[in-house]
Amino acid sequence: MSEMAEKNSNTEQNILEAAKVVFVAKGMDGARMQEIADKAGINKALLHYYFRSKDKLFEAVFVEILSKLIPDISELLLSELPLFEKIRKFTQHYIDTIRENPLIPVFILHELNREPEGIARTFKSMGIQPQIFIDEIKREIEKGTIVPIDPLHLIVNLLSMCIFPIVAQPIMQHLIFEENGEAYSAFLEQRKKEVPEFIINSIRKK
Amino acid sequence: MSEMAEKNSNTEQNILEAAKVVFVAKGMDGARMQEIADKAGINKALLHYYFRSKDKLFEAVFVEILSKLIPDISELLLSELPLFEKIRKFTQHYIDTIRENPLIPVFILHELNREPEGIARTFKSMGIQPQIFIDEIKREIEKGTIVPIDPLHLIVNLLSMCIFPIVAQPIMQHLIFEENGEAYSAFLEQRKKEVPEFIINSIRKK
DNA sequence: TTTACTTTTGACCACTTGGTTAAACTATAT
DNA sequence: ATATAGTTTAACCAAGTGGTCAAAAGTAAA
Repeated sequence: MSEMAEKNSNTEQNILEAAKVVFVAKGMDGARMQEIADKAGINKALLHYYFRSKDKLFEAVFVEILSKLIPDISELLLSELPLFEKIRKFTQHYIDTIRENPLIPVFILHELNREPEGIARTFKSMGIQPQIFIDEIKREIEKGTIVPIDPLHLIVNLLSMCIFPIVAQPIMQHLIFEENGEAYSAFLEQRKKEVPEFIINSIRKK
Repeated sequence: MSEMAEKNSNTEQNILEAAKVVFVAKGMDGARMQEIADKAGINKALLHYYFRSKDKLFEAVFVEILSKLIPDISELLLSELPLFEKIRKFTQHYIDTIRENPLIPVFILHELNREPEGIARTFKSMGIQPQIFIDEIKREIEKGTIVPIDPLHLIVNLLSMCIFPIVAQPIMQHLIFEENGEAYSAFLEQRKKEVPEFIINSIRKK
């Protein structure tokens, strides 16, 4: 009885969890195997027993993060709501999601430019299909519901306004709120309403 | 004749230049003193002769980057153009600026969350004053030129749509253009017109 | 209990890292 | 020339790194 990968042996899952925290916080280069081992409450050699090397462990973590993130995005884009409602829902849900793990986007971007080839391969293996959403926007333009606009720019605008203010919190918080974390938190909360209205206001045909 | 700091002794400037490239590309943790020395064409010990330690060298680089970036931002916000024109100019200039050093924002964000205390101090020492721009927006609202909107959200929206698409290029390029770098480059070029119109379209009173 | 196996550990290693030091080089002033 | 000061180098070091290994500890079937 040791054919299949069976019950992700707890220890293995502990390691992955600890590794995720450390890697995301410090990046591949800043992360130490010892710290991961400590955080998982095990011996350092065990890390190499389950995952052969630091690189392998990192990749496992990276894959896990991506494969949780990507379906999350796709799901919403494919729902059946009217466009404006979809924009509202997406913004709200997406801002919340990123706020739960605010370090992940910068982590991904930093690692992506540290080692473009390897990471890109991982990325490619799991597909995102924005085409359906693009088509939906085109249809609304034809219907005359919204102003003519390149759907790509609209999507990028939407993503930008959701993601950037969260990842840039350490800067923004200082620039506009003098290190008042709660004020910035409230600010992000407001954005769940402000952003969709800002967008809709721009594209709605009057 | 060795009282003043006089002519930034060439070597020192070479080191700073090399260090900037390496630090920005690999981050503090990923950067190697040896690589910086090689890139500067000098012995590794010279790094420690001019800058005492890796930390000191890093801080020098970080300060240099910030002190070039910040006036660049302030300048435009304080010019005398009408609001819409200012938004157009800002977008165009800012997108170009960031495209010249696309790695810097992620570098700053990554380092900022690696060591919030130390970096924040550096940040604080050089002030940015968004208040003037905020007041200008408020005035336009009172005048009735633009729709009532929280100036902070407007500013953050503007920054987001400028910065994010550039720093996220490695992801976006894959997601929407299948690794076609030139297509994405053209896309960013378009944004210099699309973004300001998108914003103005949203806030202009009709 | 014995056997066979997986899991876990402590001790260890080769190598890289940032950093030091003493000596060599350079140029200027006397 | 030669003393003086700043600059540059090669060789070196201690600490930390990812990684290994053989043995111990656990586990379950025979």
